[in-house]
Amino acid sequence: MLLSSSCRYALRASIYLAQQPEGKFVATKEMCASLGISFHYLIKIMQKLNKHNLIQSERGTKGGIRLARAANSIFIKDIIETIEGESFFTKCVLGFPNCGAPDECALHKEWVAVKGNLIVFFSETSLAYFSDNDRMNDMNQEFVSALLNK
Amino acid sequence: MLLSSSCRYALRASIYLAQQPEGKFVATKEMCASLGISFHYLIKIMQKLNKHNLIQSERGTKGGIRLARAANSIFIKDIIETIEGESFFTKCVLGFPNCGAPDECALHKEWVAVKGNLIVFFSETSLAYFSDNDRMNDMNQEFVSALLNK
DNA sequence: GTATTATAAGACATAATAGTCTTATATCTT
DNA sequence: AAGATATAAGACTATTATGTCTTATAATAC
Repeated sequence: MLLSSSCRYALRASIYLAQQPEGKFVATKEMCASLGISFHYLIKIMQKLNKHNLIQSERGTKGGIRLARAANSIFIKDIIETIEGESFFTKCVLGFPNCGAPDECALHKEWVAVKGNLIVFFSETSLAYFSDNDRMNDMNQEFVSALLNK
Repeated sequence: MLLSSSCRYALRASIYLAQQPEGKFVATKEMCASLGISFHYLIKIMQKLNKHNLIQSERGTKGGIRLARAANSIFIKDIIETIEGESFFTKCVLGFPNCGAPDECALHKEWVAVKGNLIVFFSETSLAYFSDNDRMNDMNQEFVSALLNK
């Protein structure tokens, strides 16, 4: 799969946060229940996003997590790089450690072109895109019931 | 990383085979030495390709492996699907099991467009593309020395 | 037939990822 | 101040991916 499950969880959670009232702290437990993701696992993932200043958290009864800034200034690419690592978008598709200069792998040129589309999509799509429609919510309904068949 | 290391090995080996004289059986050991990949590991991967009729193998002193048919009729996509699984190109980018119909995930529409480029590239690029240039060989030189720093 | 050389198959070991659980700490409520 | 509630941090377990090793089997050479 293109993205690790940690990364997919991070994306789903971030999109969920973008759909909440701006600035509101959401309890992670609530969010997990709604997304069907294990609480203890997701909270660890969110801590990574926290350290990279993509989300903020607060303890205590009124605590929770929220986006660190406006949804339109957080991009899918930010989330992915935080979880998958900086080199996610630059690695050689065949895994050669020194691919690029002076030598490049057999797929290099063609792969760079395709990867361009990937990068454009991920770096131009912000979380704000998801805060004004309900597609994610529909899908979550679907997902929770699908989980039972797993 | 986009492709698992098993899959990258499979691709590199297939490209290597495409660069050999057509129909000639190549000893896997030789190939592994040349590519810097563990023999026992790669042979297991090649067995998968064998079962999917992408390569042929023969035992004995004159044995080895070779492409099962002309390099221009074996596509990168064939290799990837064999190793990563059929659903590699159809899975939801956020991991929702039922994404598509009737509901789709928040990234679905946009992801399908990007994925289109990926699929076109992988399904139009055959192994024959690599049998008439020496870029792969250059890279292999580079790689073997790079392995030592690993 | 016997030795040699190659792949086939599967057991085994290691590392990375995914997921769970427990304890600590900060914040709010009363 | 004390209890409740939420995240923080890290130990622990499970699963999967990766890699190694041993034994079996087939084909060739002699």
